[in-house]
Amino acid sequence: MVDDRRLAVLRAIVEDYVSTNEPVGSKALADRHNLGVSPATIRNDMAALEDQGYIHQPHTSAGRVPTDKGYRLFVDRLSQVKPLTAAERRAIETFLAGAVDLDEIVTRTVRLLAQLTRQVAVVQYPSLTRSTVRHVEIVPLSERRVMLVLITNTGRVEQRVVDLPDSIADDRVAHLRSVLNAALDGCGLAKVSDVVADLPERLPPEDRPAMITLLSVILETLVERHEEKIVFAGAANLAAADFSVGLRDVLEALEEQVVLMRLLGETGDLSELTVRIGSENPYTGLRGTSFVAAGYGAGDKELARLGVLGPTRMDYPVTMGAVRAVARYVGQILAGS
Amino acid sequence: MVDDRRLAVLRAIVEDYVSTNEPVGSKALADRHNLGVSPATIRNDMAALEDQGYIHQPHTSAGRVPTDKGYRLFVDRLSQVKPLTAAERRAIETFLAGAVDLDEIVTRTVRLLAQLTRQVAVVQYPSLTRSTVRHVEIVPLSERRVMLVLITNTGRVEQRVVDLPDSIADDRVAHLRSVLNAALDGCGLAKVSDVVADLPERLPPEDRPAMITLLSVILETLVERHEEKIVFAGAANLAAADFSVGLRDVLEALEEQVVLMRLLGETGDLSELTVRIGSENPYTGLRGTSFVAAGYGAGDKELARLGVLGPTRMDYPVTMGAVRAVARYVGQILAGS
DNA sequence: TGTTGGCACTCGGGAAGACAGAGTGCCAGG
DNA sequence: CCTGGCACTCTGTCTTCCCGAGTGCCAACA
Repeated sequence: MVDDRRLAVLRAIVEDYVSTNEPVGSKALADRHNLGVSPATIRNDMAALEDQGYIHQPHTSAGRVPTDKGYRLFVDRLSQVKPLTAAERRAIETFLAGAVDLDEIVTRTVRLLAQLTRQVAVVQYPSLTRSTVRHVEIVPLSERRVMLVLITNTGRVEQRVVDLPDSIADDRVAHLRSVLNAALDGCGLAKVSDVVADLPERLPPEDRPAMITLLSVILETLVERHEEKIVFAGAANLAAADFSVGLRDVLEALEEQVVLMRLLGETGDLSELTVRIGSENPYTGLRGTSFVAAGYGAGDKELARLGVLGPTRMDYPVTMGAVRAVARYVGQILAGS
Repeated sequence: MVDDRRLAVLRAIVEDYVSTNEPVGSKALADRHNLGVSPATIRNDMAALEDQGYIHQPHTSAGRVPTDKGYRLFVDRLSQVKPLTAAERRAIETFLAGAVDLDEIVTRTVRLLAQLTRQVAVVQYPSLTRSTVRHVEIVPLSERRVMLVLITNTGRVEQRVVDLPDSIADDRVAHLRSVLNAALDGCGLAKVSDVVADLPERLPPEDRPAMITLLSVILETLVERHEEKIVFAGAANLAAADFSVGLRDVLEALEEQVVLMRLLGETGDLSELTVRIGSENPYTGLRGTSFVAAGYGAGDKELARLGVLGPTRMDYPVTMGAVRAVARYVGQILAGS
């Protein structure tokens, strides 16, 4: 009983603090939530909660503020994800449906998520690791230079300019292209590795160096660049939330690909909502912020992740609901196209 | 003489204010610049400059601050673009040289410019309007769906998923592709329009609807998306410059493609440095900021623009030097690849 | 006519002090 | 174990005050 009430008090503190952004005192709690006990009792509970490290008072005579640990408990045990309203769902659908290519899907998604949560949204481009080769195109640029365009089954297009070891005639390029396409069509990453070992041996010697170069670039593209591209939107929302301290750091982190990748990458299960709160973040500039992430993919394949970055005192249930919903819709769109 | 001295005073005011960020008074001016006259004389000049609207005093007993009009005069007549140091030039070269494709060139450019100026950099992707078609690729996705990939001579790759009016067999797709490539290779925008009118008539009737659809998409891609993509970097620098008021507005503007396009687009001569100061900006949120832009291109063709956004009290000579230098280097890189 | 030193005046911004209010901890009683 | 009461603490705000930078004007001077 006592424990239950204490948790209820913690929940009430989190909710009030999130909505008012001011330390919350025992009297206000008793007024706004019908906990059925007096302020004095609540004070005792608060003292206990503070001992356990869930809340904290900025000054001797101020109200209490949740700690990271407090938010963690709230997220894990005291709240449940809040589904979007029907209107919001419709808005998502219509907004995402109009996208014509992968770039636009990602762009729209990140904006949508930012607008929906009024925070900063982060979206990672779908990974290539699990995608397969749909088509390879080789376009001669000059004697020893070609542009390699790789089209995957997820609709992603990767392009690279490749310098060849020898000059090469156009008809040989055409031949290499057809050989490549025959060999690679439908291949996933693993299979491509096999082809790399195999294919050159079956070619006439004069074509081998060029083919080896091309294949190594393809492999490199599939492997190394698979999670490289991350975009964000909604930075303006940061200024609105009175961050006071640290805005600069947050903006810096957002422009640092490495930090973003760690933020999205170092999470546990791809298919779950992941919440990282304040000091749990892998980067000091992001103390004071929380990150809510989810994986998304076409069908049951996880392709990449997306998430929302906001102040630790964000509305977790709502944010989590939005992230989950958007991740699902993007998955549907990707599967459908 | 008098006029000359007044202009010198204005220049001194701008320089001091830019470096100290505090209203500058007559005594400080007399101390720091050897104008050869006493503070009292300077006061008279300042009064005159204020009458003419070049400077302004925040409060009755404060120093003077340049107005937008004052900065304008400074930029037009009192300053000259400051070239980069040799070290900076080398840094640019090595940093840009490593880029492997257009995406990376643009990404690196925008970061470079942001870092160099410690402000926000904005770069527009090279326009398609003046580029020519290098290659068209059509990849069947399903019976009535193909992916259209358009490769231009500037190395840009545009992709679109296209729904065809009828289902179409793979060999007919291959045929259409070769016809298209034969007809479009090397075509600029103008020529493509001709082809659109011409080509379908020379085909067997059953191929016409598909070809018409494809051509219209190609045209649309070349025309409508030509200046769509704009990226920025260095938002963190905004937080450092104590913008106090308006940071939010600026961030919002930066995320609004339309505003960015107007900022880059509505400038005069493509080949010149353009400076837009404070209220000269086409968007209210950008009062308080100035924008320094330049066109860049491969060889003598202007492809797009780039620029730097910062507080009105920026160091114009240095910023202009950096923008001009980066624009030139990017042009070289584009021409070389 | 243009320049200079002198002088009284103005006003913003920081320091110091006073005050109200919210919130706490503790204690004794139910 | 809960509750009301009470003394205490501290922050944020408001007011007041004062300093100093800077001005405009004036009379004198070259």
